[in-house]
Amino acid sequence: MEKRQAVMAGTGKAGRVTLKDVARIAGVSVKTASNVLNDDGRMSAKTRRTVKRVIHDLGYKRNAAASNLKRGRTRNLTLALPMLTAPYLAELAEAVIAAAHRHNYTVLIRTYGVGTPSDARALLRDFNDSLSDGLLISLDETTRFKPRDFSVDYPVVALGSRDTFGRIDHIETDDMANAAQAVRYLLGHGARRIAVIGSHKDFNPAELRLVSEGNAELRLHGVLAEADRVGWTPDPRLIPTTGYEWTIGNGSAVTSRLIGSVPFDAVLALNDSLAIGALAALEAAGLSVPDDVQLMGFDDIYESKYLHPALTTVDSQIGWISETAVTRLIGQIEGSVTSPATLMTTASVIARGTTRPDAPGQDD
Amino acid sequence: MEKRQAVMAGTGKAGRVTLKDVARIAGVSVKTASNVLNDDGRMSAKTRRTVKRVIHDLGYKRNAAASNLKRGRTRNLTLALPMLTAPYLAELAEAVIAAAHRHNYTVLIRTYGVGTPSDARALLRDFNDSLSDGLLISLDETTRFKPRDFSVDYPVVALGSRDTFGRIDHIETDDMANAAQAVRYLLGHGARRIAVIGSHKDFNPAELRLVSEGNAELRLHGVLAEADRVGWTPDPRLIPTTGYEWTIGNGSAVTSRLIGSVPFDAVLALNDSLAIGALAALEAAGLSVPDDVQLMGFDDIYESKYLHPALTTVDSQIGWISETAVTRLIGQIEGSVTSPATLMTTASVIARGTTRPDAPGQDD
DNA sequence: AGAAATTGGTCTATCGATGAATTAATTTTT
DNA sequence: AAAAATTAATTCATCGATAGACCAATTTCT
Repeated sequence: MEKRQAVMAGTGKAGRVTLKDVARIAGVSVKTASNVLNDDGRMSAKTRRTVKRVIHDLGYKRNAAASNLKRGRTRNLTLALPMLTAPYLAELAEAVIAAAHRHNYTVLIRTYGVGTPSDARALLRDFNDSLSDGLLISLDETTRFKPRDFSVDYPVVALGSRDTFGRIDHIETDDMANAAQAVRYLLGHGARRIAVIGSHKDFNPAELRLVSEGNAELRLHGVLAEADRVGWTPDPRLIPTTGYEWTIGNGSAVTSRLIGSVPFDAVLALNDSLAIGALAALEAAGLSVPDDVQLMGFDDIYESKYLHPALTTVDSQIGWISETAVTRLIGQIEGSVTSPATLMTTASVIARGTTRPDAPGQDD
Repeated sequence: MEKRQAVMAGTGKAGRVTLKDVARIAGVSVKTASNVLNDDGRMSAKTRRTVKRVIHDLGYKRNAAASNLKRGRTRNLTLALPMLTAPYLAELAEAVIAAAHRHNYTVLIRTYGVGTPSDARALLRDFNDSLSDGLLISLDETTRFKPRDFSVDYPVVALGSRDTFGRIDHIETDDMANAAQAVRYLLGHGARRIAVIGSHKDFNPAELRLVSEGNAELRLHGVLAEADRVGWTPDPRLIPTTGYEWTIGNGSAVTSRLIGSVPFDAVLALNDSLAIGALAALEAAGLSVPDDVQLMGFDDIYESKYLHPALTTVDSQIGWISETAVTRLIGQIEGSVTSPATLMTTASVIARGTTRPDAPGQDD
């Protein structure tokens, strides 16, 4: 009782209650108190009750630093992201937190920034696993990674459409396949002149067909690959260069420029923020979506389903990605995963209101 | 050398290099190695060089758990947020990270969810400061806090427009004053019939004038207080109930309903997401912003400045808030802050393209 | 030169919790 | 009832880094 008062009165962490205090007051050894705390070993019901009572009365909280040190494990995972302000990344973070929670792990989030030189490489190099048991890193689009960046000696799983040279576990969605699927979907729903927004460079077929990395590039590749396959030769004017940031504003700006300068009956936005902007620009121009122009995005961010009309988009598979990544990472930590693998998923189109309804008897 | 090979080959954290290894190979005591690591105590330049070399060669990384345990400090701060997917919160998180970085602290981010019963109270109760030295908590809008929720014995700073009963440090912007200012701004720029979107209940003057909490309530109060002051009696139809989530979609939905049902010449959205939706709805209806209708938001989220036209909004003061909160929290941790205080700031309007330019010779 | 001060570094105890080994107490078995 | 088995709780060492006391060697001062 008095003890408790003393603790409450203290400022900061001075005089924290330790297991030793608990043990003394409960009249047992420190180890017994520890056993009760961890539901470990054998003890009488009475002892358990007494110790639990004391723990509660004293407001005892386990010292994580000491526990982690002794155990060599933290049951924390670190999630590193380039930033938090991109909707996709914020949602990824929440999904990873939920997945980790299901496995009884806690997530520590870090951002590493997208500057040049990017901190991603430094992070991989300096990652210190004594605060957490492993690293889950979402690779940014701009850093130029080298194979040896991925030669690390701690549990790690990479996310994102970047090449990890087969050195570490890597979870990604098949951006190319998804983009191809999006194109097929639009074509299957009557689109004939599809504008693609979100490209970062001038459209140059030769150059763009090179294999490359990053969502922008891969999604564009997917579009072009599918175009090839169906024998459609894209009009360069329909693939305008878009501002580097995939924001609502840039989506509406590039769409406005498109309107009136070149005819099109569909817009495929390389992510949902761009699509939201495109939707605004189209409606502002008096074009009806999906009657005059169909619209499709990528990633299915939270906002998308609330738009009017709700946005047809490509599932980001965040649920699968986060669950798989977490499982895989924990596998490494707990020693059941062996050699690095790349796991890929293909997403499906989430049909909503910005594309035309399926024609009866038709499916895709 | 051989040591290093062994380490690289190991999986997981087995066989981590410790200071003891460094000391042995460098031919010094563990304490000397520690001194070099921390730039502490005195040592010859040669010793320093040798130890640093060994540290580098062996790829030694300090064990944070051990260090934290011994020091009783982590130089980490925990930032707890209800979620990450609200743009304002994501930006707040980034700003806090930056502020902490300036003070040489690292931030661990946690989300506590907005469920019922909310985890915010549990978090406050169970917060364990052995992973970090203090807690910075952004209070959600829905939890019903009681005074004793804030009787805690660790360093903590609260953020957000909620009552903390004067028990802990609390940083907030003056939502009422800001809203009043927004109204004044619109009136000063020619608006006469201002629609306010984002209210969560039917407009009922009597009820709304009660003192309450949360951004929605406070901002609405500010509007009404200012209305009172200038002798303007708001038309209830101009303060429609808006879907609970402050999303783009709800902003456009409520605005669309407004259009045609009641005349107005300005929209004051209680946050920027709503404003973005409103902008889309207005333009879709063929109304010009700001010529036909002026529009203003709250929070100045990242997207806002990229819209077309860019959104006039109220500064969220995230920079000030995060810097102040971090400073204050570190003050508690390092023992220089004494009694709990509430620090408030008033934001200013960021004039951009969705409101009319200042009339010459006029200012506000 | 001898005392005092400085420099460079070592030794020991310790942060708090937990695993392994061990002892003490009780129950079960034959 | 004695031996074997089980249960309950204790003692001891340890995770890795660091604070503080301490010692040895060198430099500085008068």
